[in-house]
Amino acid sequence: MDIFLKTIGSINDETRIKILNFINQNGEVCVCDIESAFNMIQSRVSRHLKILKEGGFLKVERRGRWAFYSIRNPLDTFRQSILEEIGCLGLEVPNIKVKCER
Amino acid sequence: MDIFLKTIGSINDETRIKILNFINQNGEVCVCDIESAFNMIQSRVSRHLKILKEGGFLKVERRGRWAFYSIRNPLDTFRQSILEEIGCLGLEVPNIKVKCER
DNA sequence: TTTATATATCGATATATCTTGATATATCGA
DNA sequence: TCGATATATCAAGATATATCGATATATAAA
Repeated sequence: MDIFLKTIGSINDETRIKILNFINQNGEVCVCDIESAFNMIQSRVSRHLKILKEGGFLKVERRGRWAFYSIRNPLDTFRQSILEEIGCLGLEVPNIKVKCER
Repeated sequence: MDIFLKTIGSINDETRIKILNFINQNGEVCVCDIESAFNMIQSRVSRHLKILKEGGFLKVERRGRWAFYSIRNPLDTFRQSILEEIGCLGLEVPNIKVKCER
């Protein structure tokens, strides 16, 4: 129950749905990619990524100064079905505007 | 997005997950069935049923004094997969103790 | 028509969550 | 080592949601 609730809670937010969809479309991204693509402040992005990670959707890999987030792989069928459902919402996916100096 | 969020929001609560699972296992139930099975006050049950209905999981049919809630049929595959996932959580399903005089 | 039953809704309070701005940590380059 | 960059976390205020108790509505029975 706790895991299920954490999973559901992690997608119970418009911002996180957009971020999750963005990562699902773009593959691996760093925090500042999201920061600039959505024009959100860094602490906000970081917080939402953490929640999505704890919800079991994302993994993070740290390389140098950067934290690269991507869809966890393999992903169980339930979370896959959620991603698919989100993919069908017709959300606008902003372009990546590289801001950081990697 | 709004419909998706409403759907997700409706299951983002332990009480509603239990109620939804209860209805999924028992079929059609009235408000007081849930009231007595879970030992919850009526206003609380009524409120959660409304949210689950607006989340697209339940339908209600009024007959006489009673409101009978059941899983909406047909149910889209996404909500079906949610029900199935909830069914796998191993939740305890309390017995129906008929309390009302129908 | 009066009373009892079943359900829905409202108001107040408590709890949880989101946002921003400030600060902490960690890495890289000068 | 020092400063700049990338990310994480914390504190405070704002907003949303859950709970209970009270009340409203609607039906059926007396």
